[in-house]
Amino acid sequence: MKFNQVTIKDIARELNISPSTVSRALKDHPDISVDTKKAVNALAEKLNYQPNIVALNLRQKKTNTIGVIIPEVVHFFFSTVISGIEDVAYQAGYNVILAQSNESYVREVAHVKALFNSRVDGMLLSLSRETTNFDHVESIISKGVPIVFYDRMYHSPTSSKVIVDDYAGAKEAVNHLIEQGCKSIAHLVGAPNLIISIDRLRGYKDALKENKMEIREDLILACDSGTFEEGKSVTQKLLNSKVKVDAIFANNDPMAMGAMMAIKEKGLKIPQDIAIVGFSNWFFGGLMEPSLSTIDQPGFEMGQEAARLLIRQIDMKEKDEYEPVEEIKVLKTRLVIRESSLKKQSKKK
Amino acid sequence: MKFNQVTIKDIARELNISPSTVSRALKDHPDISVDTKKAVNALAEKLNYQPNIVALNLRQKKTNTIGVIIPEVVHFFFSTVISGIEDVAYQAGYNVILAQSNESYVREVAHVKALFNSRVDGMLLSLSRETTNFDHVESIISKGVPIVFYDRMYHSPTSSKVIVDDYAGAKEAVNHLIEQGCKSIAHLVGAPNLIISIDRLRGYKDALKENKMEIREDLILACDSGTFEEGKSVTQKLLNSKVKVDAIFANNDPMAMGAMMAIKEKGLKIPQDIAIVGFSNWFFGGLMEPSLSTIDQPGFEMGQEAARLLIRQIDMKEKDEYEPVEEIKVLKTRLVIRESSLKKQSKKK
DNA sequence: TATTTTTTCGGTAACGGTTGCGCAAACGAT
DNA sequence: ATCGTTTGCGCAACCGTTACCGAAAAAATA
Repeated sequence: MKFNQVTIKDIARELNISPSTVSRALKDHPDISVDTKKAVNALAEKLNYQPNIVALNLRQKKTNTIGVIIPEVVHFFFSTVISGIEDVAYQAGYNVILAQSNESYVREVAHVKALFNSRVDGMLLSLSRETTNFDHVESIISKGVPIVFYDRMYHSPTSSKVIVDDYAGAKEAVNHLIEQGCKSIAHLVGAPNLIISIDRLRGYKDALKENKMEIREDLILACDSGTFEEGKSVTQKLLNSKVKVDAIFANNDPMAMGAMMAIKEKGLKIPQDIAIVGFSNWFFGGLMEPSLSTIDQPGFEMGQEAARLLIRQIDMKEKDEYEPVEEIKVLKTRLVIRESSLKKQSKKK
Repeated sequence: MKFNQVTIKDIARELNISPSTVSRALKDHPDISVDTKKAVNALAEKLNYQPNIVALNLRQKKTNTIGVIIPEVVHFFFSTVISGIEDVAYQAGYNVILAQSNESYVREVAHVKALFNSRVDGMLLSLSRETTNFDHVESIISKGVPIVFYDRMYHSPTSSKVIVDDYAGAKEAVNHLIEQGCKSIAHLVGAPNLIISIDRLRGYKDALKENKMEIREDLILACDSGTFEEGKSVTQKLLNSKVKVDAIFANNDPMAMGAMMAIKEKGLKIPQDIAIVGFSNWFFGGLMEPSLSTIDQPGFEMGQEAARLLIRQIDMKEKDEYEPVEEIKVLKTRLVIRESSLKKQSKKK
């Protein structure tokens, strides 16, 4: 079975005019007479002509497509970011090609190359946990492809980023725990390669420092994968050790939930025995028991901002005004106080 | 700043040979001498030549891209499906263009058209809640674009679908509640346009029938949006009415969670007073208190299957063997029994 | 009526790559 | 030496669309 799309040439042949005339008629060029325009539009309508965008892409050297590389789609925060990206892209007439790195460096590199070859107009990139080498990124930056990092960036002087103020957010979380009277606050650190993990750790430490509290290495617990399971197992180990803890600040919500699980299974009370604050504000944190205090990250806004920034750069590139420079947009976090950290006040339902 | 990509012509000029020779050398055509191949490959490497896929797309009338229309990305089940799609597509060398309908009919239609114009090789489609007219789908089917529906389909005789056995799943859920001794089982129905809602409702009714229980309209509660909030508010109304209930089977997990919230706020016990079963097996169901019994839908597999089916059809189309026919793949669900429905046995932690 | 201007359209090339066909040189066989 | 066969490469067309340059026909001006 053959399905041939109708092209401008088909219309031209049918009407005994040239393809260029048809092209101009369709875009209402002043050079074309009203009669021809009418005839062309009528026939186009009748044959249900749809312009071949691929041909256009080749001609204008522009695909109206942005490539998005995301560590993991099945992740509340990231899917929210995608939603924000899609929202802005759709309104601006851009397609979104989605590529998932699955936290793998190899896949990330492969995707970056593939997207480049597909000639996307720009890329939105959030690094995988494994990524410590950035040649693949530098390579496409040097080729003039606009790039905007979101959430997980690296310190490149020639690319823009949209991030959340992880440092301030972490500080706020820890300050809140201190206000609640916690004395031994543990921190479940995230994947060590990620700047977000480092910044959150820094916020944790500085909050302690500013409150003249000791920074204890035995309370800083490495969690390389940052998953629910790891949060649980690391907390279990902590609880079974001799170290005394009365609060945990987790690098992200799944880990915080894992910690809660471990604490409850140990027969301890949250927040009375151990208070908890997470990071990211996953939807389900509010439904847990006790509900999880957390730092809200505006994922949707992050996606929107990143897409806007990128599209602006693409527009500039079209006008030949583009230079790869650094532009950083820092989004504010918000402390969401729920039950898991409320030691002082007893909240009524 | 100008960034011109190196093309085959650049290489040809530099080497004083013709573009066609370069093209053939790059793809290791037997007609080309070893020396030329070496020279071409060396120079291509040196200049970091990357083939322009857009040009290829035009020439071969194939984009190696599949369009995915998804009702909502920020949804555990759907993001899992995406992940499965991406997985298969990536391995088969396809790009994935993501378009979100946001449960809006208008957006869905717009996206279908846009994807068609972008000349995707095929589409994966899950209908929006609002969709009751299918002209947009029929239109592209008639143009020979392979389509596979996933999860939310409509009964078209000329397109394939991958679905979950909603009917059997619902029946299993209700049977389980009956076994647990529940006598008055309410059902929170999902969006009425969706076949999945209808099938689950049918499963609910048939389970009751087969157990010789009465089907009571006052226990069948309409929930058009199917959200957490709606599950909660509808349950609140139910609890405040004179209707006696000892179990709720919800059309999906968020609604079940909303129902749990309402029940707990009312001071009732789950599952002792009211048992609950959801549908979808959202990750967080297992973390709730009590943990939520549910029907597991294999989202990742669904995405994989749908992508495989589609890619197979695309391959057939390339060989001109393609005819739009119906092929249905039904995936098995699995009852996940957790605390929220365990009335009989008292489970220890 | 002759000349200029405007209107309306066609031809060609180009975007970057692939491919069928043809052709010359080199090689081998007779 | 002659003929046939490889070997290696170039030409040109093509995918669908549009920009640029002219040119014929119609209208306006002299």
